[in-house]
Amino acid sequence: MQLRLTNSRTRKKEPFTPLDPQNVRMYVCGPTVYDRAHLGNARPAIVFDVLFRLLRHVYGADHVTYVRNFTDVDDKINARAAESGRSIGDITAETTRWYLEDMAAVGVMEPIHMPRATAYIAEMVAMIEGLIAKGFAYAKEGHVLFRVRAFARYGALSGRSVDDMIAGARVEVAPFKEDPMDFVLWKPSSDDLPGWDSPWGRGRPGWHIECSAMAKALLGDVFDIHGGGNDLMFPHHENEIAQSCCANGTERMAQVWLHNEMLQVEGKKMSKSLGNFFTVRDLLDQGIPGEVIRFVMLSTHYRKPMDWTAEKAREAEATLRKWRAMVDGIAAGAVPEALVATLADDLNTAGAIAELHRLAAAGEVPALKAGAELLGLLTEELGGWDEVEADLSGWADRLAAARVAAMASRDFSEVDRLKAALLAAGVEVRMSKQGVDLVPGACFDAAKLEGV
RNA sequence: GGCGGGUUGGCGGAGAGGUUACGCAGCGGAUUGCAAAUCCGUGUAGACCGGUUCGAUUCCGGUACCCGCCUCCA
Repeated sequence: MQLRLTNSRTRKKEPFTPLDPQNVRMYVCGPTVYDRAHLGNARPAIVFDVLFRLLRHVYGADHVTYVRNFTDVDDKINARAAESGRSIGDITAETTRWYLEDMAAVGVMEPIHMPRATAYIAEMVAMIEGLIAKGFAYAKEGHVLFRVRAFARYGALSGRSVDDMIAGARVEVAPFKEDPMDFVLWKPSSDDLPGWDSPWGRGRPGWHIECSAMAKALLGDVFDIHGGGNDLMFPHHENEIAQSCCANGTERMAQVWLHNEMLQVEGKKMSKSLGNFFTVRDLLDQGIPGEVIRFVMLSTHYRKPMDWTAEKAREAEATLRKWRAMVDGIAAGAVPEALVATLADDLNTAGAIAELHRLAAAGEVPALKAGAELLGLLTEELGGWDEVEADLSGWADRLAAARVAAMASRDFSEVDRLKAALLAAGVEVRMSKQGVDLVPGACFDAAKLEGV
């Protein structure tokens, strides 16, 4: 199966050929652990999880190395610690655990490696020393800065030129910078901030160097795929490329750069000021199953803005409920080739879901289950939410008896009364010649049946 | 100002230079005491203006509008 991916580096959809098919290597920028993951954080996690699953399917489960980091040194974390009085270690440990729990709840598999930045300080220092030695960086006043003018290709990924950006004039000008565009590799820490000893004094790394150091340590100087949200393209990924290529003396850092588009909520950017900001955990606590969140995320192609709406969640839940009932107790068959082919075409998850609809309509249940599982849907881990614990046999008998009586008397008022009460309590009422079938729905509320 | 993405039927949302996307909703029918569920049928949409072509919603150019990034952000 030939994968095709839209490479941000070339801005084209092109065939994907791994450097080493025995070890396909992917790095995705993970979260800065200072707070609960919001819904937008879940998008790349889910998108690249599907890619991870697809790569495993195509190249073999043991032939894919997926790295997603945790950034546990950052000024946002420091600020959170200062304002809450808690230790940095507490905050990052707790937030890391939350992230893993929340991502698991939406069906995201754990990557092979999940490095924490603070475990790679020595590698970062070594990389920075190398950059200085080669003339790509300079130390000044306890800072080390990357000399952007020394790297001719700077800006190539995001399509910017250094001169244009300076003309935009929104860059931080600092006295220790040779050039306004130079960015920080290392900065000094005061005693109250986390810091590590280095050739430039006690300090901490800049934002971008961690990814370069961890990617090199775990995946090598050049690897296959580097992913993340498209807001990271500049400056984060641009700076990663500059650091890695200059330090490693390579033409490229990654063969393919993939960027997912942003998430919106009811047509607007998710923001605290608009009051439409929420976390994955908020949705889960509202009773929206993680599988529904995942389905909605995958129903829009990753390169398009994804709009989260309550209506989509409702539709997704109905679809998943139907499919889960179909595949219940049935073993997955072979993964349908048509679905793999759709997914292989630049991760067309929306097209793959359409293929699932086709399989469901055709009654090809084992294929439906296998295909859904490749997308991380209809899995055992994400199941359970559709099963409502309720014994309604008493109600069914009562309704059936009333119905038999009504058939004779032609007075259906009691039947209609019972049916209305059951419907109001969230029960689906199915009456046929064979009898009465009651199916408790998602919002079943036994309390509403009391006294009927 | 610079860079990038988008505009498809009531809504969501794909693919493909010419033949039904698909889902939801709606409508018609079967079924039902009435419903629900299910099944069958039903929709000729692609911002605007040009160009290429026998033929474009699909390729090219332009216009308009929307969105994101350029500052921490996934």
